Amino acid sequence: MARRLTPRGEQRRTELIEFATSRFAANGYHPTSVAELVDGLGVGKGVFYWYFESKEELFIEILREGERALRRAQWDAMGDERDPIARLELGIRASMQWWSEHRDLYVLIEFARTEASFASGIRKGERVALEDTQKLVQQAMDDGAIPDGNAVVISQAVLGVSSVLARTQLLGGKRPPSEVADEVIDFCRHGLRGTGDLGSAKRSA
Amino acid sequence: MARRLTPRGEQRRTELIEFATSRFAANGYHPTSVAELVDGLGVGKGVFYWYFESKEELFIEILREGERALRRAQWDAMGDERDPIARLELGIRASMQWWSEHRDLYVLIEFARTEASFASGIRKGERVALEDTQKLVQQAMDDGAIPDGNAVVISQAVLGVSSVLARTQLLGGKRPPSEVADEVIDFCRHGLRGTGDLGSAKRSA
DNA sequence: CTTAGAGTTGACCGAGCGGTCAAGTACGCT
DNA sequence: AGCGTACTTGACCGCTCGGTCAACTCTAAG
Repeated sequence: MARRLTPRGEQRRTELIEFATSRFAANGYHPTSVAELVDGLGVGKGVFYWYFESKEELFIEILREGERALRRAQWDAMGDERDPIARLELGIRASMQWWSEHRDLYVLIEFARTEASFASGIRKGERVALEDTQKLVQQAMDDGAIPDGNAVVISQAVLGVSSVLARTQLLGGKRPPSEVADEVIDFCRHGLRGTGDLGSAKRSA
Repeated sequence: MARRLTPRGEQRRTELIEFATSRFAANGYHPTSVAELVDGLGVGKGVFYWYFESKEELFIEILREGERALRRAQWDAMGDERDPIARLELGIRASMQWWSEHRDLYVLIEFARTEASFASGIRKGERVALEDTQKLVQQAMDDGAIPDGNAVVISQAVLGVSSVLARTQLLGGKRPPSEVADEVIDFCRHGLRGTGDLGSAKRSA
């Protein structure tokens, strides 16, 4: 880090990050060697170590930039909306949109959680996401918009539904982000009782 | 595989599997070397390759045995219950109990999903779990117990809530399995609308 | 044109990896 | 006791890995 880069250098760094992201996601972090990365870009090995102290530092950098970008996308989407439940929905929609555009990051974060050297950083990011969500849920409870309950657990459940449907429907099933977001929101709102306003059969609530 | 083992051999094999499971979960699959495993058990390297063809085969074996055991625990718990929603709940409760007793497997499966060589096997197991869940959800819809909807998506959401709360509350927060199961079921039943009956002990009929 | 320093090269290194194997030992069976 | 085989040993192998570095090129500013 902390190195001054010319525009040319900045571009090279971005190249490395983007290529590494796709290789790590496709092959796994450990099975992807530094040699594979520099060969894939047609550059010498020294280039890699000009921009990154180590393979590990590069990976952490990828995670950090990804999390920052997602959080920013969520924040932008929520704008100045004031209703907590509406903010939650906007955040979920923004997340789905973002994941659909950055599929590689999903699997990278999942991997990072499984290795001690990366897990702590990931947990920090997840704690932040949980706190953001929790505040909205708590506020909705205080407003009386939803019944009182354990805001932490409920927030985790909401994040979990988002995460799982992002993986299975968005990344796996290649469904459009807005549709998946609808489904996440519907399930979070009503659970198994559903609403039926999702396209197919209709049931009144 | 396909090797005849004496009781002594069977025990050694179990030792290897259990020790490897804990090391893989704590350190990661790649960073844990075969040398570390055999040294940890105080045996020669040849022992490892007497019981397993490769480090990769051992890992796949761990995953396979784990998934089989979980599925069996779920099936046993569901017994001859006939109501689909009740079956679902029993399955969720059994899963929580099982995960609390086999924490290591959770992180191993998460890792396996991120590496091409293991992902296909994992997906097969998840497809089975999804089909099991989906049948129950579909039956509940046919019975009119819950409104019609996309049974696949709903099943994935249910599995997702289970998975996330298992990770955060059970493995992370070390809460008792039955409480976490209550919370999973409550969220799945009602979503954000909740019930508030989680304070006092309540059992479903 | 000169110069400084950003950017690049690729041969090289020590370490550690997964995996092998000839030689031994423990043990159940007859 | 003698035998077969299930099991164990640990030195060894080939290889690839992450990382280094002295030397080189490119480029922008003076």
